[in-house]
Parts: sequence; structure tokens; C-alpha cells
Amino acid sequence: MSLFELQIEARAGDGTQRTSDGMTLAARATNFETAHGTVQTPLFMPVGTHATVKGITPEVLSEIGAQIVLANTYHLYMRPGTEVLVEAGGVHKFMNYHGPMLTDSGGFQLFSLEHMMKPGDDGVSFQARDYDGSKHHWTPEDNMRIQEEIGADIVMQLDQCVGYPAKREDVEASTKLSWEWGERCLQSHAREDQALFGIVQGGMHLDLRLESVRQLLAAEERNVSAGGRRFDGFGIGGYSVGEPHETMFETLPAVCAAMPEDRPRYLMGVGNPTTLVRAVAAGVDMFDCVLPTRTGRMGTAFSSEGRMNLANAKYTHDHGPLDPQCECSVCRNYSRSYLRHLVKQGEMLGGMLLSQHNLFYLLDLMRRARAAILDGTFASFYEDWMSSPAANDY
RNA sequence: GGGAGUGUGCCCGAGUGGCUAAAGGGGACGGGCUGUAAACCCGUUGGCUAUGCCUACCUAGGUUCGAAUCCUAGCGCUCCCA
Repeated sequence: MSLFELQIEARAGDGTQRTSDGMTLAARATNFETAHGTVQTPLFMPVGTHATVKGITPEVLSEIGAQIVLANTYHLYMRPGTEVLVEAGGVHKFMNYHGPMLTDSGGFQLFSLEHMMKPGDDGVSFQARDYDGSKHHWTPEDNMRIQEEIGADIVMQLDQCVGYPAKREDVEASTKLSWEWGERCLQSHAREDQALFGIVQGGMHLDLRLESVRQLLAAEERNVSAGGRRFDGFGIGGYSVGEPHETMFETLPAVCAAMPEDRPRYLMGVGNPTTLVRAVAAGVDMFDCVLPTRTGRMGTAFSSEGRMNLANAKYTHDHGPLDPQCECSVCRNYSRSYLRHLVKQGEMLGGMLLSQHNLFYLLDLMRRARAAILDGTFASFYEDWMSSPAANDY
């Protein structure tokens, strides 16, 4: 099997069927090969910025079945710097995680953190205010070079992400800039053992989203004609930027339908359980989000009963498992009372254990979705989920 | 026994005549977290028959239009001298 070649193992729905709540059914179970192992979708990917998923050791990541783990180009570039990563022999060896990894380009950080000084055709100038205040300029080519040095298995094109709400003309401009940068990333990326994903933008406007897909595919066609590579997959960016939950689903199914069948679809930055289930139904393969680890550190756990805030007084004398329905090692070994104690105490172990559980919860949710697609029961899996107490975690 | 100081809301602690139901911490309680500037941020924290009223700054008196703030006595605590 050649690297990154997507195998579609099974589908649930053909894109015309609807669930009882009106969601398009176009789910699929796929797999593809990376230099650090096989990836099976649907998949949730734990995120960390600096070659660490906060509070989680690589050993635990393997134990909970993490598959792909994310790191961030902007943050690693600033600290420790690519020189250190090259010395270490790449990010996998540096952090001792030997499964597949993905680096986000850092475009999201540069724009969302308002470090942007002057985005232009030639790239982006920024000042690293959250580090040492130093000034930098990245072209898309620079960004590809940096991601090649970091050495993840999948790298994301440099893109521009706008917030919500945004003026249509601003969305248009960033979407156009993103596909132009996508083409330049395609032309300049050289490592054959790394997958390169383009990123679809377009905000909440379906026509811009569809144009974004068309332009990325046209750029890819030009590059292939010139003897170059194609995109190995596509990110769907620019959602989960503050819009109401329902807004994304007004356009997401149509966006997925317009994307190539034979490449993975990665919905960037989305992570609450119900959104994942619905997006899988719409045809998304991969997700990443800080939600499970951030909320875990803050004392909140996903559960079959919905979100639980372990700081709540009602858990003081509750010596039962965190989530009786969950099979993770945290739920098998620690009580709600003890976890509340850790959270109230401000003990880092509390955040670590809740992060671990939350990651397992999303990884397991996607494994169960995959199993349902494979055995032809996804529609009932979906309906069961949406009528369960856990669906209230929006 | 003598001298000096001190006593504030669940705790610590500011406040020395009106702008004080009383700063600021802590604790407690609750909420938030979506391609990680987040082991963080935001509320609430005397009572009630609730655009007002009652009770409150150790206790009891007093001065004053008005006192947590000034005076007297008592009680408690701290330190110093015996």
C-alpha cells in the first residue's frame, strides 16, 4: 500500500438520506498509511502546541489509541526552534511519540492571535508577542520548509482564517489568499514521506466554500500537469470560530459533498462529542480540538450523562466511577470523590486524569462510529447518540 | 502585679467621623472553555414581606445630626517588664 492512499472501507448513507434531525447521511470509514503507521477514520486527534499534549505522556497516548497527534508549527518554530528538532532527528524522536503526527501551519495562530501585521501576496509578517516580541516574515514556501524540518507525517498548508462574524469581503479576501497560498505550498513542498493537506476556507458562505474547493483542485491539477504532487487530503478550516453550533451544519454537508471522495476530510478545531457525531454523518473523517484536554485541566469531564464539572459539591461523597459506561483506565480506577478532591486541591494529577479520560472518550466515540459504519448500523448509532443524555453536551 | 498593643464578614486582612453591607486576598458555591497567549477566565458569597427595610465591625454604656472609626468600663488575645 502506498503512502497516504485513501482506502474507503465502508459508507453509511449516500448523501441524499437524512437522519431524523435532518442531517445528511454520508459517513464513511477509511484508512491510509503514513510513515509512522496506519490511520483509521473516523478519528479524533489529540492536540498539543509544543510537541506535547498537555498533561499526557506519549505512553498514555499509545495506551488510549491516539493514532495521529498534533503539534503546531508557529509554537515549535518559536520554541524550541527548528534547529533543535532537526538535531533531535524530527519531532517524533524529540518527544518520544512514534505514531503518526500532524503539524498545523500556524496560520490560525498568526491571525487569531492578532499577530498579523501585514498579510499580503508574499506571505505574512508577524511579531511573536507571546514569546520574545521578535519580528518574522513567512512566505508559504518558508512555512513548508519549517514543517519539513519539524518532520510530522502530515503538514497543513499556510492559510488565513477569519473570525465570526466577519464581513463577506474579508472572508472573500482570506479565502482567495488561502487557495493562492495552497498552490504555492503544493509547488514548494518536497518531502515525499510527508502528506500535504490543503485547507478549504469560505466562512459561513456556501458559495465561497465551494469556490475554495474548486480553486484548490484547479491548483492541484496545474501542479500535477507540471509533474508535481497533489494534495493528500483537505482540511476544512474557518469553522468553530464563534458562530452558533447550528450554523456550521447549514453548509458543512454540501462542502463535504463537493470535496474529493478519495482524500481525507479534516474538520479543524471541532471537538465536542455531538458535533463530531453529526460531522461524521456529514462525511468528515478527522477532527482535532483542544476541548477534551483544556476542559479536562479545568475540571470538566465528558460522560455518558453529558458534561460533568468535577468541582461541583455533589461529587464530594460520590465514590463511584467517573463514568460507569466508560472503559478507560481512569474510570476503572478512580472515583468521582477522589477526582473532585484533586480538582479542588488544584493538583495537576486531576487535570491529567480528566484529560486522559476526555481524550479516550472522543477516541472511543470515533472508534464506535467507525465500527457502526463498518457493520452497517451507523444510522441507528446516530439516532441512539442524539437521543442520549450525552448529546446534551453541546 | 506594671506597661504597650490589639479585637472587622466563613478565614486572613484594609479601613481612624458621613461617599461603608464594609477594599483586597483566601475559602466556599456556580458558570464558561471548539485548528491551546487558558493547570485559566467570569459570576455569587449577612437577612428579608426587597427600587425599600432590618441586623452587622468583641460586649455594655456614652459623645455626635451622623460611629467600624471618638470617649468610658468590661472581656479576650499578643508582646515587654516584674
